[in-house]
Amino acid sequence: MTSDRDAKSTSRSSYHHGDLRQAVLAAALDVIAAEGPGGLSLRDLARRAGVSHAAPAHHFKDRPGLLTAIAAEGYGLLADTLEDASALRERGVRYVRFAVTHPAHFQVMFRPELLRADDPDLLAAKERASAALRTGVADLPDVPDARQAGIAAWSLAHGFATLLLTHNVTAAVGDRDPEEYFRSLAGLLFASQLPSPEGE
Amino acid sequence: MTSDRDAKSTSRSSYHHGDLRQAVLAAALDVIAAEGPGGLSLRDLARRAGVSHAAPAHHFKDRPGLLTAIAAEGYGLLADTLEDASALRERGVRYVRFAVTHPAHFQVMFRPELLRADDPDLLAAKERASAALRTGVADLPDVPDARQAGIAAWSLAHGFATLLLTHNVTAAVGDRDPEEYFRSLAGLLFASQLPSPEGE
DNA sequence: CCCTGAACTTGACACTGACAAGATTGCTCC
DNA sequence: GGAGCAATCTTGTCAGTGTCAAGTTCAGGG
Repeated sequence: MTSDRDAKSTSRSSYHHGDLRQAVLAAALDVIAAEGPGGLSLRDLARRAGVSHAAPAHHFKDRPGLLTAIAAEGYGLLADTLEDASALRERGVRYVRFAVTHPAHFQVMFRPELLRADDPDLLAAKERASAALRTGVADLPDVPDARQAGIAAWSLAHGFATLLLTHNVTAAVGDRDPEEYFRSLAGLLFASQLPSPEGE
Repeated sequence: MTSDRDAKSTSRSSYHHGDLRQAVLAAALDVIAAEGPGGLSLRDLARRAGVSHAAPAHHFKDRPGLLTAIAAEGYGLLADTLEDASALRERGVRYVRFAVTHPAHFQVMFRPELLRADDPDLLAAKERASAALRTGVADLPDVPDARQAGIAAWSLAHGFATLLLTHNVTAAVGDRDPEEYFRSLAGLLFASQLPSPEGE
């Protein structure tokens, strides 16, 4: 990242930054992961990128604009993560993995009051993730209401992920892998319906 | 509230407000429920209470102080709600009810980066709620790891509550009572262990 | 070569949280 | 009943923030 920047990249001598949008996004994710969205300062992000205080606004318009871009990116990444997982339980595990590996995205995605709800990119990405989340819920045996079963699975995964990120279950999980821990949790849901505890 | 205020209450003619702490807390809960903790402005709260801009600081020190007080109150209320519920599933229902009836408290309680984690009142209230949450998990039949079962139940309730407050399951729940909806969700957890779907 | 639009800068305004120092008040104790 | 004292609230100020408006630099195509 420090090699080929002579032409038009992150060198601060050039008037144009070259890749400011990405730089601001990356810095924003760092800050959010460390201090939450409340700790975000557009001026601070500009400073980190070595750029004037109003430069980020040209790419994201304003604060909601930046956070909406992050949320949309997050839903896209989540959809990517979920799409090639066959079994329902495995998708739950990947949901938890996404929250752990992309905590900043995850937080912002579920703070609607910070986002521009009608943003087309956001809506599209959210719909893609939502579709990936829904697939394969109907083929569970002995589950009367498929939609309700999907909500149950989502609640379990989302709740565990949230409690994990808010340091509310760190003691219980200990030094075990959170994904593995969730895998056993998921065994308690639909316990009677699943063929066997290992049935993946 | 507008009757007996001549002596020393909310009348703006008196130098002392009389009950500023409660007034600020109430106003803060309104704002947080509507716009989240990020929309909070101490100066705005002071304005609503008809008081100078620095008055709230005397009661809560600073922003984290106010939010920590709210979180502590929330954990207390949650403990009250949970303590007189016998069955595990009923405690889950009450957890959801608490989130719906006290959305501002609920949000703040699970945003550790906004709180003063070492506040004694907060720690005490949290411990009380935590104890109320744990009781009776061990007496589930056929559940090998009680702690893990507790985490699963908490995850399910917390996830559903969170998704509810972030408007992510409003379409699925429809005009049904969220508590009733959760009651059926809870039937899917420990489905094989529970004696019967209605076994309360 | 110019010119047009994108990327960025500069400057300003209203607002915020926090702090310090002073004013007012109710309570207690003599 | 009056003096002092601590709690409560005010006033003034400071650095920092988001957002807008207007100007500057720059790259690429006619």
